Amino acid sequence: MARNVSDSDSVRRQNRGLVLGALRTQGEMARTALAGTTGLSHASITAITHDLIAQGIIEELAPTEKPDARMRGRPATLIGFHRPAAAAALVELDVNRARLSLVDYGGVLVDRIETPLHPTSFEDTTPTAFLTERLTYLRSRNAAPGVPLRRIAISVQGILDRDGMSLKWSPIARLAGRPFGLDLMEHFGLPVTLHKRGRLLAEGARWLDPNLHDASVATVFVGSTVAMGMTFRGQITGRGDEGATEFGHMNHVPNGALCRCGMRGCVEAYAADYGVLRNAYSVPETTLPAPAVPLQEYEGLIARAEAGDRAAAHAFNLAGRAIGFGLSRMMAVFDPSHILIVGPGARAFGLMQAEIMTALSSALVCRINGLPTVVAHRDEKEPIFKGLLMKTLTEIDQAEFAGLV
Amino acid sequence: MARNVSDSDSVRRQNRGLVLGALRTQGEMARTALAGTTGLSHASITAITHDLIAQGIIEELAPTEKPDARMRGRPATLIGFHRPAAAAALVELDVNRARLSLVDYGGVLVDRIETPLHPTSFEDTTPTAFLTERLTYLRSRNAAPGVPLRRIAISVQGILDRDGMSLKWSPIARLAGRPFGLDLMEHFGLPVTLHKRGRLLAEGARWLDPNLHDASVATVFVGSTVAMGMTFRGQITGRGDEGATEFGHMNHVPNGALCRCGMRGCVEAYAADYGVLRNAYSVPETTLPAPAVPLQEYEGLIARAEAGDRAAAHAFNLAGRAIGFGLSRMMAVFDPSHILIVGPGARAFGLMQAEIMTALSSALVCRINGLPTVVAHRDEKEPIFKGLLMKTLTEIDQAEFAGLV
DNA sequence: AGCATTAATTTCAATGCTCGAAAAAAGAAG
DNA sequence: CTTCTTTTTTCGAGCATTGAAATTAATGCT
Repeated sequence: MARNVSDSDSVRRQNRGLVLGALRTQGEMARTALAGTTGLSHASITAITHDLIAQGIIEELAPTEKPDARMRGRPATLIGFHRPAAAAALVELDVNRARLSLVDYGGVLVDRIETPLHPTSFEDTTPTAFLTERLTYLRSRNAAPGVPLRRIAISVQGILDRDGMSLKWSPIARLAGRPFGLDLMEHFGLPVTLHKRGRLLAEGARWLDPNLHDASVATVFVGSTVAMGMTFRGQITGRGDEGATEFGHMNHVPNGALCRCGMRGCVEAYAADYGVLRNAYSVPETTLPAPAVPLQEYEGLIARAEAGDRAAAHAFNLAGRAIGFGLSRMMAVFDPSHILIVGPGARAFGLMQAEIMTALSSALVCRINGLPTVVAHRDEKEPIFKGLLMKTLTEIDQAEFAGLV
Repeated sequence: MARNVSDSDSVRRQNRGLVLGALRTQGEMARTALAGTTGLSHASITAITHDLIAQGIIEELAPTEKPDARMRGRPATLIGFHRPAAAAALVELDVNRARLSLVDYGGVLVDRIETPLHPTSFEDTTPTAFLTERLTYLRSRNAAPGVPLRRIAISVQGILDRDGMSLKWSPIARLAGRPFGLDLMEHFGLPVTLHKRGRLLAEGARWLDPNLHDASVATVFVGSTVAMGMTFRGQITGRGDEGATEFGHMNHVPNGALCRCGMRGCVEAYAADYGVLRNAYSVPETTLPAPAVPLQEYEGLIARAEAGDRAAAHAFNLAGRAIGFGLSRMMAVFDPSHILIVGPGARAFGLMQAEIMTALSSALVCRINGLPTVVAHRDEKEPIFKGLLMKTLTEIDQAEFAGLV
């Protein structure tokens, strides 16, 4: 039975969380500023920061010696995160790459390992063994006594099962159905969380673009897959897997092109790199998709289309149409004010834009409320990392530190 | 700046809200039971109920004289809402009917007026005048001194504008763009809220079927329009207009059948009564939809289809296909565990079911997570009324009474 | 009747958190 | 060395919750 009873304990948690959240969002600041942003009284800020400092969660920063622009009055002492308070391991699993990063509580990257992945990578070894080995290495290489690893967060692609600890399906070969989440949890004795990439894109977009921080945004990744994450008025909360979707596998044309997922007519089958490639070379739609398309090949196609190659341009038109109708259909259920296109496909935005906008304007919601702002954003890696980072640190803030005795 | 500071005041509000919420959801109960369901201590329940009783919000109910099944020990005194504490006016605006109900704080229907609506109804009079007149009459006819009308809640169809106080578009003739929400607010000096019908369907479905209370449900209304509301794990919270959608106007076929909204290819253009009728009589898809279809005609069509009429059955197949693909596409963004079909179209569920399920199984999410439970539910009026009622009373509970001094 | 038993409420003192006001601290300016 | 300004801390008051103990109200048994 969920008990939402409020008592002085929950008051403390809430307000400690407010303080940590303000520091997380806006960076280090003085106690007075904290009082201002959180709305708590100075007296409470004193009490809360005192406790948090005593617990080694935050610290007073050494005064930056900037004698210029000196203000009158007692100088403020900035408060910031105590970086050794925690460490987190962030894992990005991709179709062709695994990247493991170790970060401290201040969000600073400590160390990183990158390994290419192949369709056969998880045939010879289990995902559990693969990750355990690298995580152990990463930890030993940066052994710092008293800096506890608090969380392992993993970015994945695919469909999570109900408890969010394993994948029911994934475009990453041989990853679905392997219980590596639980295994790692048991092996390291730490909370392990899997996050859908689309969800992290949405989270990351918020942190990277201040304009979007409180807007309703759909972030669409276009590349080797098509994925989407949503935020609603700055909140990721909401549907399904917290803002993640299976947008790439929304049906575009009944019984249409064969998708990597095995279904037919998905948006992805037209708009992901392999789909565009297939159409550009007039390969039959029902041909089994290539397992992986080299980035150069995809970019070469973009260049050709931009140079006027008919077949290539047509393929991107079809991709734009698929994305556009997908978005138009999504708008019937969720209408964001901004749509962000990221990933390798963002470079082809110019080639798809017209079709996307045409399809969007076929949505009643767009006709009434106006079209959303659609923009492309080049680099998709950092949104995912940033999203994973902020999500994980915020979780540590709120779950572990806001509620501590 | 949103200040989420927690203090003893917010604690009180939260816990008072918990008590009122328990009574609202589970009906009258004894203090001990209240302590059990809310998780608050007996001491707190005593304090909270004492205050609420002193403020005339709840009351001790006279012991029901049921001498049988007597328990030992001190008998419990049930606590329930003090019905004269508030009244609310609930307005259901429909394409062909307006219904105004007056209810008390206990949720008991006090009085009701029903007026047929025609496409020309709001040509001769303004929506504001129409509603003001009837609301004034309703209030005077039930004048009870000391029972303050606290809220006017209006169920509408269409797209609300940003502030939720007027419609930007509506299938109800001449209702869009009329600022009746603000007018009523000013005239009566009360909070006035507009609610999308789809949203209320979702809310109502929760209250009417206990199984669905905490599930993720998409409630689809099929009749003169096609509308949908969603709940996510029992919460209406989320996207857009709090769970309301423009599902009926999701594109089904690019450049397809003409919809009443003026766009082409909407789900509604195939699945609403006029769409089915058009297809059954092989009227061209681009023919302007009939303004209103008499219920008998629609039901006659269902009967004919069930009796084996080819054209009629085919029209319902097309309707099922449109709904099915719409749902399948929605599932890429939001995958409920239950789908509820309500409204006049629920009677034709048998005729559409096969197509709906086929289309649904083309969604990757369904292949992975399994198909959602799809059921039809006959009567749609009561879910809407129930939804409007519970939503409005809960608002009064939380906004007006939980926070009172 | 009178007394034990049972179950629902209330009373009471303790705890913990926030808040406003006043005081203290730490430099800058004169 | 004193005054001024801004940041932080201190202190007592106020409030809502809680567990434990006390009270209340009815039944059952002798």
